[in-house]
Amino acid sequence: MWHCYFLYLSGGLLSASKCNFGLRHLFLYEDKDSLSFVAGVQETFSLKLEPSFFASFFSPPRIKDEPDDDGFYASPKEDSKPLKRPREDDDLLVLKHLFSERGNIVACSNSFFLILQDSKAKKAKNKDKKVPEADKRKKPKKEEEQKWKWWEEERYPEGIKWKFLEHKGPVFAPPYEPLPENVKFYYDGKVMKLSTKAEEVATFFAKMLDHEYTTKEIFRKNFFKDWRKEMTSEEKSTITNLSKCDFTHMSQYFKAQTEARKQMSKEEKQKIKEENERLLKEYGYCVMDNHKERIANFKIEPPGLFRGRGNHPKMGMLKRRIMPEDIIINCSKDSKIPPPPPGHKWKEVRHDNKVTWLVSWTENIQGSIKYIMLNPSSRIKGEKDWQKYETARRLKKCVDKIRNQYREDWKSKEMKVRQRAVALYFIDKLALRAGNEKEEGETADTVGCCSLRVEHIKLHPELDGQEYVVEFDFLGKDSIRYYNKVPVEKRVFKNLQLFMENKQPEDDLFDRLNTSILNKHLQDLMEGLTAKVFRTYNASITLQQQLKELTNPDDNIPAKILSYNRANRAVAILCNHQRAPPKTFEKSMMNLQSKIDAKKEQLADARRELKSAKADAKVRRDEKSKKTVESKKKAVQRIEEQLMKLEVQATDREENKQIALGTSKLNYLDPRISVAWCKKWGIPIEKIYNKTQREKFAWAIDMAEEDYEF
DNA sequence: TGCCATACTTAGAAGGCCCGTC
DNA sequence: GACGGGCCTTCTAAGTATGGCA
Repeated sequence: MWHCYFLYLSGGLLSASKCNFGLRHLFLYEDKDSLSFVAGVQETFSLKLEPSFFASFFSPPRIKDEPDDDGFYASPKEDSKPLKRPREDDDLLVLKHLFSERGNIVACSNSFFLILQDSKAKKAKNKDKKVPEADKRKKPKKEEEQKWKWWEEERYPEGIKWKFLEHKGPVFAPPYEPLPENVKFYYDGKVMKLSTKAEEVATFFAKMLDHEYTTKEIFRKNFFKDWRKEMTSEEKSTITNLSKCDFTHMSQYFKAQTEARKQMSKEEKQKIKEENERLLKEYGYCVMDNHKERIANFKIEPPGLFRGRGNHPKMGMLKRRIMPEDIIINCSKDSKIPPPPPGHKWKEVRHDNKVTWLVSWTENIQGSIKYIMLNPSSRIKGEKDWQKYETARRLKKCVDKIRNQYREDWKSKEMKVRQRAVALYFIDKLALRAGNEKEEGETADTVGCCSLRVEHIKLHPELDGQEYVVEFDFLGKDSIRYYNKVPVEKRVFKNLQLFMENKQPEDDLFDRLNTSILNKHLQDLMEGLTAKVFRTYNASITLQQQLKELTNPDDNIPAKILSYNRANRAVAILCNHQRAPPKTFEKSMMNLQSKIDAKKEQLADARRELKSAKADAKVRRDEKSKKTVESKKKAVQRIEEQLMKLEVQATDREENKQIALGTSKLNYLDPRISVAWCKKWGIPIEKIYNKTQREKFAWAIDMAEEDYEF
């Protein structure tokens, strides 16, 4: 007997009738006797397929696209109805893609789809326009083939983040393992056995003993206060002074453990690696709308001491252990809800598809909410990223108008408008952050544009031969110092003088302005415009301009990459992305320099050898000596190239000493600019983006051609 | 309008891992 | 095979922005 099936994929998103294959086009039969299947297309074609091929299709929802298809399926739900998808047009592509994934039908799949295309010829033809030339020319590698091109699908309506979400919940920090008996803690020179709770917190301090933090007064004070809360009353009465606590033995024990880990055998290391991989496989992915997606941070933050940046008033406080009872789970109603660890329960399970997070909890230091969300390579993050750059591109179209407007506003009768206009000028010209208000005493004292204080700027009517110079000196995000002397227009200068009149150093420079007022104004100028869009826009446009200016068509690849890094660096400087110079910087520069010196000597030798070979060839005039000259020539060329590479490397590294390129590359530069540049100059994309970055920017790599303009 | 809660992006530090060199 | 160094990943802090409510 023959049974007819709908082709039923991933929670029913793609059923045969709905995707316009229709029963008219596609029938799938199960032959109960032989346990095999037959696919028929309008009775013009039939294909016998193994049951294994269909097995996953008949288990809704089925997850597509991950390279390691490990059978990680969401559990089928009897009552789950197919979700209507606003992306039907792409079903053919999706199906084609899916079918081509299956090695067992690849040989048949072409004819299979040819027939389908016949019945939808027009549609399929249009679809082809979307496929980049390169994709048509060469057969994509397996890895590429399996990637889901979410950017070719329609987006969900505003506000809806997903329709189906299933995950396994978070991974908790391992429980505390008490120290071995022989590891001692000393108080006032005497051995003291601590209770488990007090000992655990003590180990947090011991592990940081070599860090500068533990020398800081606030850190020590906060730590000691919170530590005492974990002590027994007896311990509390004994341990009254942190300076009398000796953690060195504990610290040595942890260092020895680190050392032992390094010395582990290959097999032991492999075992740990495998365990991590297992954890990742089990908890590191979720199913979001038919696709298996990587989770960014599936591990709950372990307890420890809070490491605030800069002069954070709460540094050293105890970050408590997060328990299942603190956790809110967010997933689909019809998904398999992750079970809490035995003997525990979740704080709450909710089903909110207007947010992107899977798990949340409230931390105890600032009382803020922490989230578990998806990896940057996921659809949900990628779409948002793409959208961000599109907003910045829209700003490009109206930025001149906005600039004219704020220049006009410098003359406004209203103080509020003038302040807004000057602040916006700084945000635009200097790529300053918006500068939200912060609760005093709760965080480090840092500012952005709107929260600048009088003490953060100095006005110089003339400085180093330039007129109307503003000297900025303040701590920005992460307590990174912003120091800059900027010549500004006379009107800006005069306005600043006005804003500073009769104010104390600690008073707000823009006392009639905050980020909310500013952003409301920006929203009126362009839909979706906020202060941070200027940073994205200016970063991306700077990269594009710099690349045009710095790329020399005659340069070889390393020199072109140096140009790229220089363009990237210009952006990082604009955005003030600094880093502490690496501890090994001087040493590594010296090493590189000695390599260069050695290479120079090698080159001199090679040139000498070439000269004598030429002389020899002149005398001998035979084939053998001619050949020797040729090989010596090649050797010189090779060494010259190697030397050049080393010199470029040294320049690049020196210029990068205190500048962090990663942040702008990852967050501010429209990746399509970089992709287009690579395509234009024949630079392999791997030279610009590493694997993770390529995954994050897969959408850009796929869609940008060499003529892309930001 | 201000305040607070919430959700999400942006950020540098730290440490692990991998690769080149000896 | 050991070692060193740099790149990559992970971690989580610190921002921005928005919406709801009084």
